[in-house]
Amino acid sequence: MAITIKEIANIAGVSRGTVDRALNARGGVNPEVEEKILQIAKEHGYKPNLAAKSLAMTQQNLSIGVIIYSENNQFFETVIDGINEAAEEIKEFGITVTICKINGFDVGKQLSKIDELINSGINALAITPINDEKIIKRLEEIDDIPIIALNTDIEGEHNIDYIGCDYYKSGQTAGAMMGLFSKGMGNVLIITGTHTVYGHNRRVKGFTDVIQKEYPSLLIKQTIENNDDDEISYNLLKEIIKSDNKNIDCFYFAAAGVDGGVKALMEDNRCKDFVIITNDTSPSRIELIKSGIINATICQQPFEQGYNCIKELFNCIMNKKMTTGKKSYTNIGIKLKYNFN
Amino acid sequence: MAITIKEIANIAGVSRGTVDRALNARGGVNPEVEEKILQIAKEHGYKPNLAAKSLAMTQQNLSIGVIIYSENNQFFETVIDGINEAAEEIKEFGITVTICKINGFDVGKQLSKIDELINSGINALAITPINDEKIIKRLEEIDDIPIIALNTDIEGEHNIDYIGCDYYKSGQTAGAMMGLFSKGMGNVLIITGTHTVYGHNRRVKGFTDVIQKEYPSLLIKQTIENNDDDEISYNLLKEIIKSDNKNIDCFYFAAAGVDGGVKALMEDNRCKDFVIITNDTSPSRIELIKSGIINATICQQPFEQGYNCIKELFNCIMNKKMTTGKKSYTNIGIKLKYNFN
DNA sequence: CTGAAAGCGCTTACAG
DNA sequence: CTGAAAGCGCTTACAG
Repeated sequence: MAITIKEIANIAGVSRGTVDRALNARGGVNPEVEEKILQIAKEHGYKPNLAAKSLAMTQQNLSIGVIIYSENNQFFETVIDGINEAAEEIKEFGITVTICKINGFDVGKQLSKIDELINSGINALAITPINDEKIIKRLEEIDDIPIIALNTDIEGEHNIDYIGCDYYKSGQTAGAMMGLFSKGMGNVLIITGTHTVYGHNRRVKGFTDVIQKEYPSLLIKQTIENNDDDEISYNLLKEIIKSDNKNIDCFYFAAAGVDGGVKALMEDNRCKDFVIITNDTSPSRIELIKSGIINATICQQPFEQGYNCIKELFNCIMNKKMTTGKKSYTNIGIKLKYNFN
Repeated sequence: MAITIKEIANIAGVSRGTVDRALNARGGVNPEVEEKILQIAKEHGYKPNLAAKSLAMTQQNLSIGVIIYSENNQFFETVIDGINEAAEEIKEFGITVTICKINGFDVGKQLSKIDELINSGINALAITPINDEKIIKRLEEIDDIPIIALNTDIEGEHNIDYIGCDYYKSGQTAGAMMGLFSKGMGNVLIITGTHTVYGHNRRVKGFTDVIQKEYPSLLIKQTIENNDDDEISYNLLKEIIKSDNKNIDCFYFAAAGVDGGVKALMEDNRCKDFVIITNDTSPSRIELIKSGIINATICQQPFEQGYNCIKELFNCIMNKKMTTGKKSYTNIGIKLKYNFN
């Protein structure tokens, strides 16, 4: 077994309280004594026992606040599943997780949610931030608790970690799959969500770069926005397919609104010859892939994003660490009809 | 906060010791009292506090034994990394993990390792079992500790869990990628490890099924065994390439020995036109994929296999649960040059 | 600046 | 069959 606080106290000839104060930099310890204690701890490779630590800390009523988009969107539901799983685990360590779902991209709403949580005394924050000046400024002001930007990042130099997808690589991967399924020949339509979301743009860029570099006979004809909305997506594609003078036969959905868009494509009798690449999964998506309508979907591990985010904040709290601006990217998965579990 | 043992004791009008005995079925409790305690616990949704539980259990000196292949093989090194990460985490809960690496497929050696660990008093076992009658029989006899077959399964009805790859689906996925990269045309050579390993055969079967069903112009010409050995692999492929009257241009490595085999292929001047699909990754593999020599590799999350296995056994120990024969399959990943982290 | 003591929730000899 | 008490390793008022 590793060395304990009690043993360090014995060696140093001080009380356990003093060792605790020195080890956790709580202040109010004679510098020489502190130095000595740290030295002993280092020599013996002291590592705090997490179980004991958290048991003692249960009295403190610690909590993590989460602000997350929720658009009755399967993707974010899965992120939330991950958050809940982690929350369940750390509940045993006396830490509560409060989830606030907000709709849409209203900066004012998100700002006041941030204030509300901070005022309620949370000890860490996870947020899907709007990439907006005011939000960034507000988050940068908070310097006493760790913060993680979840799934979507914000610009600038700061101490806010990021856990989520590398959208550029995700787009590149989609481009490669488009090239393979089309055998490098065809006319491509890109259906993105909105040009105001950074991640969507990065995907389109990655996709376009690979197509242009590796598949010169695959022509990108047009890019449209569906606002992540199934109905808009349906109507737009219905229209384009009908009046199509560009012979589009390859479709890349860079964001949401896939169900609606694919419905329009399925109503066309050329559908089985179309190449369709999407992002993320849902039960309906899986069916469309297994039946061969959608050729491949590029995934980003939403469950892990939620889970890892909470676990990381938990670590910060337990070790009194702040976040430092680290970026963690989840795996980019490729799902074909054969490799679902 | 959830209800505690102390509170249950108060409500039931008994001591905490008695509550503990009832809740953990340690025996020696008046049936009526036990019934009452269980009832109260259920009503109030009692859940034991893991931190407290394990802190108290540190005195018991619990341990998990691991028997794992080790062939100086990058794949199993990564499994072991996962095991070590989990071991580090559960060390805080006072549980030790002992790893025994064994080489090759010697049934006698594996049997005596099992006996050795059991006699040393382990509380759970993880093993990459040889799929052999004697081994299966020996493992089935052990009915007092949880057991997980790691990465490779054994046949039969038993209480031994499995955590690892679904090799058939892995092979199907490889077949689909071969079809895509070859544009459905070519002559295929399958390089497997050995026909005596169940997983290798399942991969070859999945691969073959997809090729035959979906890519009629892709012809499987031959299947060879390289015994997972780089040198054998090199020599075999060198030979086949040289005297090739079958115009082989597509290669599926169903197991190990990839570095050696690919080296032989790279020495041929048709190499850049070859389609090469492999399994798993390693630093050298990643280079070969990024440079375009290998077109894709099908992965199975070795780190997670090791990590999840130990965590599951930890759960069993903490909750005094046995394994029940459950199968857990890790994700089948597809890696192209674009989607590495 | 420091120590003695109580407490977090659970388990385990020990005594009866 | 049951209770009282000590202990796991750490933290935190409280007193000095």
